[in-house]
Amino acid sequence: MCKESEYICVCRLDGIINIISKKWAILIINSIGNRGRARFNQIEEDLEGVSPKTLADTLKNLQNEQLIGRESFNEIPPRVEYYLTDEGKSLREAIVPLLKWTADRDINRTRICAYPCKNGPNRAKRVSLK
Amino acid sequence: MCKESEYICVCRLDGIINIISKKWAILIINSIGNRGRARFNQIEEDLEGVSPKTLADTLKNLQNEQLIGRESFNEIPPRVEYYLTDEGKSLREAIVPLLKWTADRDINRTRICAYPCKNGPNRAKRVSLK
DNA sequence: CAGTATCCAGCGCGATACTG
DNA sequence: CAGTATCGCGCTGGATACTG
Repeated sequence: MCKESEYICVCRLDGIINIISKKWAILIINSIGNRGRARFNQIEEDLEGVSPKTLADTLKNLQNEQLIGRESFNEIPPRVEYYLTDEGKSLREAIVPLLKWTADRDINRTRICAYPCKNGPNRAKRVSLK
Repeated sequence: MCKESEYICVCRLDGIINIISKKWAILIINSIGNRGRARFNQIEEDLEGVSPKTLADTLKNLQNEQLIGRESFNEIPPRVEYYLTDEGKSLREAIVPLLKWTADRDINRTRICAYPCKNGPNRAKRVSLK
């Protein structure tokens, strides 16, 4: 048994865990956190492999949870920026250790990319439709 | 854009995120971490609502990932204990902020239970079969 | 550019029952 | 006690195509 001060009880699941556990959620939080403000396409590029549907869905969920905000500009072509709310920022800070842990673990398995990654993540391109 | 030192790149998902994001995984890690050594039934009680199948599955995954270990004693009735490996312990430390964040968030929404929870989590009972 | 609209497969996960 | 066996539903999220 560990020290009492480290005993953490999370009795209810129905809160954030259901959001966090969605495949891309914490990576989106991280992407926006990294950038300060991020556009749809930028997040899409950071998260190599998300489909626009999934990204849109998850962004909506995160908005509903007040973790991110959305600002759209009346321009052509349209521009939309996402940013972390204060709550989102606190969440990001809370997941930093987890992200670092994950990155470190990958390093130990001789994966390619680590943190800090000065060049940013690998770029994925959305296949243009003909 | 945040400070470079805080820029965290996690380019690959196929590592731990897929495990973490399984609904009960981090709660199991936490339960075992809280207890030091935990038996199947104890974890089942901590995690109000898991089915034995899901628990067994997830425990197996976590073993495969070397995050937890398993020791079984040749007794009747059988006794099995789970514990965190060193890697599991480091993971647990990495998720503590996240768990606290979750708990704090629940408090702000006037949920019942918080941390530290000296009485431990609520007990769920496995319905005995006749 | 920043999405929607569909369609659909897979599997996560719960319910229930049984066992060494 | 600590699981396994089976069944099945629902939701996640990928593929693809289209749009204001």
